[in-house]
Amino acid sequence: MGVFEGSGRAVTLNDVAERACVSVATASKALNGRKDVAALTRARVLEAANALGFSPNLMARGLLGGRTGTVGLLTGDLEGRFVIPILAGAEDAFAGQLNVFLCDARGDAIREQHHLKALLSRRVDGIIVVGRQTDPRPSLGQELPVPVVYVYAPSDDPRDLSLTPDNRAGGRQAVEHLIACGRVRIAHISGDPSYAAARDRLAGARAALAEAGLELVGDPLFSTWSEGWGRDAAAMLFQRHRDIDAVFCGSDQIARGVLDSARDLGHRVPDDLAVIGYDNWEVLATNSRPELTSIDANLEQLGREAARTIFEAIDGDDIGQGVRFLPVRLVIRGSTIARR
Amino acid sequence: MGVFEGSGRAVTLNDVAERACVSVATASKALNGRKDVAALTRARVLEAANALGFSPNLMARGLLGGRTGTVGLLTGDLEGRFVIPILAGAEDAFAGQLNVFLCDARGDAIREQHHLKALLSRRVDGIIVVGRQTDPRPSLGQELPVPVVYVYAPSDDPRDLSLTPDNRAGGRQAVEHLIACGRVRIAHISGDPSYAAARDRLAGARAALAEAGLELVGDPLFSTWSEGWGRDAAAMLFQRHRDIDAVFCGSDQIARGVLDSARDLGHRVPDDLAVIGYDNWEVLATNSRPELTSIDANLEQLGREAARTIFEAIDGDDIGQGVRFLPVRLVIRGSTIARR
DNA sequence: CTGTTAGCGCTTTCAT
DNA sequence: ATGAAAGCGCTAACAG
Repeated sequence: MGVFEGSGRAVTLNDVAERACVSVATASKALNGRKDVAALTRARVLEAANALGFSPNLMARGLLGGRTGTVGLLTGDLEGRFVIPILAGAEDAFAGQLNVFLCDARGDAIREQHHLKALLSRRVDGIIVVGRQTDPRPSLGQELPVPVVYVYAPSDDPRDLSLTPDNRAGGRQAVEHLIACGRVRIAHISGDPSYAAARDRLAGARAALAEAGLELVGDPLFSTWSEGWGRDAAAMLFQRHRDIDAVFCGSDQIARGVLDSARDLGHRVPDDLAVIGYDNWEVLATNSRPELTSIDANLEQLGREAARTIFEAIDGDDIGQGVRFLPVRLVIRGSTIARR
Repeated sequence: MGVFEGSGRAVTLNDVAERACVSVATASKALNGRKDVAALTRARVLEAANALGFSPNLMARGLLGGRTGTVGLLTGDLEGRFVIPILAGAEDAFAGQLNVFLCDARGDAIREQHHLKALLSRRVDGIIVVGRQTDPRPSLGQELPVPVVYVYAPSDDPRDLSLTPDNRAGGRQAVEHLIACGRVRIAHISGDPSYAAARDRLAGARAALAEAGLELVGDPLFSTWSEGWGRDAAAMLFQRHRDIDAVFCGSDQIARGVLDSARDLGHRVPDDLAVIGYDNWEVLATNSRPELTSIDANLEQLGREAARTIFEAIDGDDIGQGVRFLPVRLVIRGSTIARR
């Protein structure tokens, strides 16, 4: 009755065949829905398999066909909040077709090599590499026997295929939205300038400003991606430039800090000051006063796309190379447009 | 030169053996560091394997030994911030010994069965089930051919082994800390009371209060685990009970809301009011003003422990049954004790 | 010390 | 429509 046969030896196709009084070959055909097997025989086999709780040994199957139905997901840091949605999106897109081997290299190259070796030994059909920053990362090389897709952090080798969010477009969209809201004195507070993300978002913002015949108010302020920095930077900004009417922040954390300082110093948001964040980290963005307008990088979508691409690559399709920048999305909340 | 042989057929032990002019058996022994093989032969084999970029097909090996060197990690929601540290801890503890199959059932029982079947088909050596709440969850059943450990969310079947953080102890530690800080008028604001976590933390808090001859000020306030609720609840509380000197919050988000309201309404923290959160969610706890004292559930540790347990179970050791409550940890910051 | 042989569980010709 | 046999890549037993 039990779905599984105690804790003894696993049930094999042989067991099923015996019970159904057929050969393993026939049993195999019956279970795999092949044409040339009598309806009655098939029923008997199915019944037997069911009764025994048979589940085919995919290792054996993999040994034959070459395909293992398995992909490796190699990440730098599992803790990171960018990696997780990507991973979830990918896992979701595989939807039982493919199973995911998860490997966290903890940002260590040695460990990464180790994991890579393990994945290849397990004969994964493909590999997805997820980095935590949008800065280019070292390629795994061209000599791998399976297709590889880089996500979030692009590979530094243009022969690889990389999928990464379009930070430049994000910066542009943020500023275009502020301008559309009638803002003209816009400042920028961002995080660590050694991050490509910080530089790209700024570049996009500047492009949008230039097109509107505007310029950033003051120099962009860079430091850490933290709330505390957002508070401090905003305080400085309010002192130096009394007339700013909007701040584009490089992260939602920074934006939260800016909102805090604005409240402390008597600037009304969004009336006196519009604030826009980046990342659309819901916990931060939907719990602030007012709620935070932000740019969403569509990370789940990115993960799904990576999965789709790996599927194609496994099927032998040419997936191309170079860096593909995926669209981001503006999420409007109360920090830029007053609720009615 | 390349570590891997183009993109053609994968390199097999046979290839290595041929190149080294030995039999596959000898090659196998040489590569696996067995005793009875001449030093010179071994060197030749190793050299050949290296040159060819050989990596053993673990599917084939698994077919033999029964062990696949693989565990399944079945989770309810990957997005959840409790699951991730656990997962990271487990992944870390396996340290290349075991590889992890990640499956996200999205809280859907059907999908969970599907994934379970897939894991079994892949002949995982064990399964770790991670839930997102500390409420008991349905058991996978006793009929599984591999050991199972439940983490965070315990199984509802006492014959299973479950590892979960000790929320009662957490509630107790929080209140004991407040009392040690000289607080005697302590209120409680928590989240959704349908969560066991909310009830257990409260129970622990009440136990600690009772031992000190104290009682909670007013009824505990329950609603959502959000910052907004923390703000609202705190405002109510300050109005109803002007003399409270501490609030124990059921989550860091709630605590952030309480800090916000306290600031708005002129209560100085920690001087007039001590605030303690729960979860030690660093992004929230270390960026508030003042920084937030909190209870840390040691989730990474929990994941590591789960991995250790699965290791033992795979080795055939009896790992026992029932629910093991793992210790939590008080992290003291400025919201309960003023910085000097 | 090395090679030969068998077999893990499954799919796939190829006969029957 | 069914079954016998070969073989995927590897390891373990046993001979030599």
